[in-house]
Amino acid sequence: MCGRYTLRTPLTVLAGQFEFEFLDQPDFHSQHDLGPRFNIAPTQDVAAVRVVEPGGPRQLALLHWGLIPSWAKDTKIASGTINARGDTVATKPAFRAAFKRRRCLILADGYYEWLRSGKTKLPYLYEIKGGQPFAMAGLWESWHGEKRHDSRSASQGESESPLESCTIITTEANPLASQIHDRMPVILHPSDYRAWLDPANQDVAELARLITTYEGLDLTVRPVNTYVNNARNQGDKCIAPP
DNA sequence: CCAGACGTTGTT
DNA sequence: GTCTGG
DNA sequence: CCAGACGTTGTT
DNA sequence: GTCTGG
Repeated sequence: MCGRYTLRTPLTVLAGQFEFEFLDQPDFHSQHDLGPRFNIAPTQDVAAVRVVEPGGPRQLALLHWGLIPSWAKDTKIASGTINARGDTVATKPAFRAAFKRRRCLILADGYYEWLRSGKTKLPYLYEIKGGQPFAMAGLWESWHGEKRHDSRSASQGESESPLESCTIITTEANPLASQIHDRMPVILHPSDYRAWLDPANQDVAELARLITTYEGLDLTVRPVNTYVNNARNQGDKCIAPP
């Protein structure tokens, strides 16, 4: 599956590779920490590319990792919706609405799996050979509920902005990935980005085909010697540099 | 009819 | 063991 | 996903 | 919101 990953590539490089709108405004950088991230974890805001309106531009968005369906009464469900199974995502109540019209690319350049042997757990980093960033197939949602976890009391009846969240779709691990775990994130082929992102694309059969592991995906894996500490206490600077 | 779930993975 | 926070 | 907490009362 | 279980 995919419960931790990296994004070390600068935003300007990502903008070129994934062809999304990005104006290098100082405001944007000061509002969001978009520096190198070695240990992206669920509940954090993650970088995604989406097309909101049919025919519209590809836009960068920062989405809460852990999808909260529009009908959720609170955000508790998010811990179980950091991933969505590719074989059932079109029909599961929590995901099917997003699957129809709100697909996105989750930007990454590596993801971790932990190899367990007895009591010890060791992190391994999967990357695409060459180290270039890749796009994981994702869905996003907008939630207008009120029982937020980060209750910053809005007091005056001010309408809070909706909480935008996302999930990463998983599929069966390919031979390399299955050395450590049974499932892996869906990594999209660049030629499939357009069809995946188009909100008007309702061809369920085609969408299902896009999220099967593509032939020729050239992954590498290596142990990471420095322990991957919890992001909350150690920040992102805890992975051995490449 | 209403009440309650709605999700994932891995491990024993 | 299980829940929460990141 | 992992890491870390997990409890109380009263006193400074 | 919508489906399932009782």
